[in-house]
Amino acid sequence: MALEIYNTLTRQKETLVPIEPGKVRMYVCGMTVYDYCHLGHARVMVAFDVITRWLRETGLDVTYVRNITDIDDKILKRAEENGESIAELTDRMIAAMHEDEGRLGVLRPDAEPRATAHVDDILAMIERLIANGYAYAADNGDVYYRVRRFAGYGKLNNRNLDEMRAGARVDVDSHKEDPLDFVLWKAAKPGEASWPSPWGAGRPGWHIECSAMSTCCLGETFDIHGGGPDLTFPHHENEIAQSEAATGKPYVNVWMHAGAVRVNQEKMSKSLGNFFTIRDVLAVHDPEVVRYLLVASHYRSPINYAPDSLEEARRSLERFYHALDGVAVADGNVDLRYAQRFTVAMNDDFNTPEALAVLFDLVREVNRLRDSDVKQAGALAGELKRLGGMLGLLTREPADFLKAGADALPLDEADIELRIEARAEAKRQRDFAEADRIRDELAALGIVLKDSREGTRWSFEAPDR
RNA sequence: GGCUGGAUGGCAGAGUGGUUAUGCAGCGGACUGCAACUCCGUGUACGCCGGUUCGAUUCCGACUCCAGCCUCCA
Repeated sequence: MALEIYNTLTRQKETLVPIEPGKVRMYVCGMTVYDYCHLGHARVMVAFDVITRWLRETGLDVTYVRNITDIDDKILKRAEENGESIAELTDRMIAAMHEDEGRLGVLRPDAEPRATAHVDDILAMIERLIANGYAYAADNGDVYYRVRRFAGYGKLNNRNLDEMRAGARVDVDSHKEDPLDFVLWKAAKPGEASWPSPWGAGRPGWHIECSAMSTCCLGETFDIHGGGPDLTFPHHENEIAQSEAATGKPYVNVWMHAGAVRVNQEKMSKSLGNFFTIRDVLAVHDPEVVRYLLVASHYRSPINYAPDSLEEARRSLERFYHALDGVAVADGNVDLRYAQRFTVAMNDDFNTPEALAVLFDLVREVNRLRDSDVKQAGALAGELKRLGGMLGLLTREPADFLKAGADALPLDEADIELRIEARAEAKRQRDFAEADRIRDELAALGIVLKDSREGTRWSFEAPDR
């Protein structure tokens, strides 16, 4: 069964054919570390985490590289504002990023190259571009890419130079030969962080770092390049121009782009100021709920973020964990069609909503059999956990999810159990008024009781969310 | 203006040329002392107008609207 991926370059789904059989080399544009990650970043991290997990699940040996941009204008500005060094700022934000993605269940990439550690590679590539006639040093110390020289420019975004030229913003004091040319090396102003170069002290342009780092980590041609929805132009277009002009080889086979996260139907972005950081959201919501929300839509579809959508995600996840709660996972024969449907869904451009539908069918079957056929229910529960795990979901103990947040209550688990026992006793005495009083008392705290043949279980739901 | 996507039931969200997506919410029933959980059942859903077809939500074309990119942004 072939794995098909939507390729932004060709605008259609294509069967993945690795360059080297059995291996996939993938590069994803990561963060510029001047601030905390927001939900848009979370989307990209989770999407490519799911993608990596699935590629590995199908037996491919994946090398996943995601860069860190740790030098650029915004970083200089922010460090200055904060009165801290660039390294202090970027180290702090990188640590925060790792913490955030870890909480979302995102596995770390195999490599996270930092731009400042690859300045030599960047300089080498710029020199190669100059030698090939695709770049030139301007008299102000900047080095620019000569866009008109690259015949394939615009192929990722279906644009042609003349139309762009008409709309190009006019650069008043430009040292460029052509307004569309972009900077490869930026001359440093006095006092700015800089590296020596043949053209004077400066720092790398944004686009060149990705070309240089992807090439040095994965080779001149690799399988998959991914990123956020707003990177197709100009960033990825420029990467193609740089890399292909430098190496003379095709740069990337498959381009993948995640969908935007919106707020009130507008893209969540730094410039609009309408973003929610991951840590803000995780302060109020369970991290698995956030991950679920992201996985419940196809990775290319835009999602509209609203508090209600997290509440709904929580309820859906509750259904999963309720099914798992109290069922002992057991070995046994499970209808293979669940895993087959799951595989078909994931092989179709990582269709996670369809894959989740399979999991919900499994939930229903577990619930149906949990009293009548414990063994089979356990086997199905095992399959549910196994498939859910491939999406980075359902890896916890059900109680851990269902009771999450209860530790902030004024009474501890033993107290709760005592109350539950008191209610059971009242029920045995047929004192239903007392039994209901206890139940209502607990409910007021957010503790919801669930009676079953095996006894009473409870879960925690924050009362006014 | 150019280039990409998209428009599905109350909401979220897949998919398909003719037959149940799935989840949440709602409604009816079962279970329960009553509930919760769970199970069973339940919805004239496919933007608009044409075309192709025996038949289109699904294919083709026009239109309307939405979002993204064209400037740093994931």
